Amino acid sequence: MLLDELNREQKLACMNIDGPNLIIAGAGSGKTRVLTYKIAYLIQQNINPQNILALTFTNKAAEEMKERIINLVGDKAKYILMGTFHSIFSKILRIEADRLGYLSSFTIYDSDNSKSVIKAIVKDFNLDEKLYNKSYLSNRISAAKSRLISPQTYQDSEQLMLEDRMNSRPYIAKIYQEYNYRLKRNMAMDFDDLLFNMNVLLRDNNDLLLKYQERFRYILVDEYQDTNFAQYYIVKKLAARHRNISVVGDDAQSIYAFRGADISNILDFQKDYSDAKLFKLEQNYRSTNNIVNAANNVISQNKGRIEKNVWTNNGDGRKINFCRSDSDKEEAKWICNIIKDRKRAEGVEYKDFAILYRTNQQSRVIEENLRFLNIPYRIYSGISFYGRKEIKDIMAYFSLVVNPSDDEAFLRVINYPARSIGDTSINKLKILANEEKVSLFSAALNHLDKVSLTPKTKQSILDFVLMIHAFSIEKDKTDAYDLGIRIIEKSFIIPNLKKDNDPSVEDKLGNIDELIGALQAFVESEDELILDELTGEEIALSNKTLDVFVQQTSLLSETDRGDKNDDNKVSLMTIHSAKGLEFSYVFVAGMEENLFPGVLSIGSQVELEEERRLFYVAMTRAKTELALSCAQMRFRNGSMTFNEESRFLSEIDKEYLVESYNNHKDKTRQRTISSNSDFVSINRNLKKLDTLPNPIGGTPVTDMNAFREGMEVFHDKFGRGKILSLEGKGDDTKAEVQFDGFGIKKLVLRFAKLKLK
DNA sequence: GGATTTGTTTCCACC
DNA sequence: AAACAAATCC
Repeated sequence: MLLDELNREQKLACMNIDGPNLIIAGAGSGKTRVLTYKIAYLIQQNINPQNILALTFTNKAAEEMKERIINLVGDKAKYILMGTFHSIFSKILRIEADRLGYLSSFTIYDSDNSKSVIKAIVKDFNLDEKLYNKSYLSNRISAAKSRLISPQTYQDSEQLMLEDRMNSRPYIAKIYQEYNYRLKRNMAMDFDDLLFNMNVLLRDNNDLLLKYQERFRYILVDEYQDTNFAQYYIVKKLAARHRNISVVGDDAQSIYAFRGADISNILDFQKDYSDAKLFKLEQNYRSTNNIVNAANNVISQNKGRIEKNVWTNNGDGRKINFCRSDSDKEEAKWICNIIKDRKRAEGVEYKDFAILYRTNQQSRVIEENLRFLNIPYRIYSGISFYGRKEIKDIMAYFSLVVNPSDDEAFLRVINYPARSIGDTSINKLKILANEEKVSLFSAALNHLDKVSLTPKTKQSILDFVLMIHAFSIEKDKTDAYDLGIRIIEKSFIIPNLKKDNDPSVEDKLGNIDELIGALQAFVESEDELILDELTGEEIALSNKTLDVFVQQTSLLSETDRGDKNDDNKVSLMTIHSAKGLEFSYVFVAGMEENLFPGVLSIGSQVELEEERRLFYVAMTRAKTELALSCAQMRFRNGSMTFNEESRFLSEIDKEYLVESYNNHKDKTRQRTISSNSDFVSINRNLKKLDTLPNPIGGTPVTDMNAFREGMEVFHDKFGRGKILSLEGKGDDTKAEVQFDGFGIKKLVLRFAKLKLK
């Protein structure tokens, strides 16, 4: 029988198909499995696959799940509508675009586009760009949208307006209004609009509400703890008629409050649906006992959780490996050494390892070491593929062809590659477009005679818009691949790249090739189908045109990117992107105060708890071995920082830990302290480390006023040196020191632990 | 209009 | 430190 492979609770959760279900799934408890089998079970119970809507966290997860389900119950499962909130609702918005006064070829703006629009507004309003910082405004507007607050509601809200006045930013509501106006004029929606407008669609069109309520009789939502109000409200509306809604999640893994996720959606589910059945999946199948228990230690520090007892019978496994290093470089070295060692000793592959960190910038040092040791790796963060300049340029050409009203795209490529159309000409175009109340493209195409520009410039502009226009006419008749490669060709981006002698040109051309590959894969991919129940005819939900490609790719996250041929590589990613994944060996780097937990969260209990949940997510990614590390000094944002080790470490019971100290000077000191030997306190601070024997006698000078110019000093790492100059006083004293083998270094004396000769 | 230099910002996570 | 924006020069 289908569900035989499941445990009792999992089986119950799957079989309970009618009415509201809340499935609380502890880390590693087979959440995806339950979701997969539940959908398969629905189909086996003769539920029409078309009546199933499954909302997942990533597109990749949706793809994999669908594949599994097809394997379990056969081909008809391909009719299930499955994907992320953003991708599913963008498809529906595309179909119903006219109800909102949009064309179905609308563009989806990413946060860079949004910020650029915001910046232009601030400039046009003559406001201070420092005060009206584009990132701040973008966050504020996004927060409003994800709580379904329209510009008007914002304006009417005493509280929001008061907040803004207190922040001396009284014009935010006006900016928000103008921002929405400009987006609409550009025929664009931002990420939040996809959810906001879906709500508008269902609110204002009763026929559509009914249509989609009937279509989606069974709704399943994964990672429900990370839904925001806009998402919650769509689901609530869609499920209101048939009430067959299953939500799966873990309150302990809610890590997206910063972008508007509201943990009370999951905590209050039973209040919303008083007849909801609750299932708790508590058996962890992923990790060892030590990992599960240590993670439980940590998460138990948080208040306001749904009580659950995550356990495993996987055996104790090895202890959690915690290592302190002197520097970020040493930390990276330690991690790489362990990878090499485990791979050799335990016959595992590179793809079994993941290195997780709090912030993207931490990847750099680690990368350097991996490259040095020839360890293949893949970064799942940083500048994503679609964030690269050359790709964005080409995508802007595509966007403009698909949607000529997109002023952002227009401005990006009007003079790239250079066509001798400079700021002056563009400003004249902007004024013209404003007067004629049309897009820049349309102004250039239809009203160019009304502006004073040299004939040469006019010709340049006209050549450009006519080229775009010619492609634009074809956009619905030609498939994305065919049209795409011709646009790339005509844009002359490739020859333009080739002409400069930058060594990165090869990479860029490779990226463009990959984009072309993506176009091809898109055209060849299977259609998403809807079955017409009356005629039995299959109708494609969307076709393979360029506008669909552009919309789809703007919603891809880095983890969605398809595996390349050989993917036997160590994974590097932020903890956020690691959500939902698992690896045999997991490293969490940068376990330091002010980094993890981050500086900005330390003051607030709520945010600190979110950081802790993030750490919980990180720990529970590991199957066999979890390794944590911290560094005493770390290079960040152009300067050296010194932080104590993360408070989260002290929350782990010592019986689950093995500690070591990674010292560059003396490899033999890298010692392992077993749990019953003389344990070094986890809270050991820098002072205590100082008491370890020094290679050269004497203890470091602690009185910073004792240093004088010209003094001979000794540094642990740089060796012998002479003080050239001093600045500042007390704890802030800095010195320039000329070292024998390392040149001149600027040191903060409080941390440099200099010894006098 | 384009290239080069100089100054400034960002320092948390992302669909 | 690096990415980005503005200012300056040609």
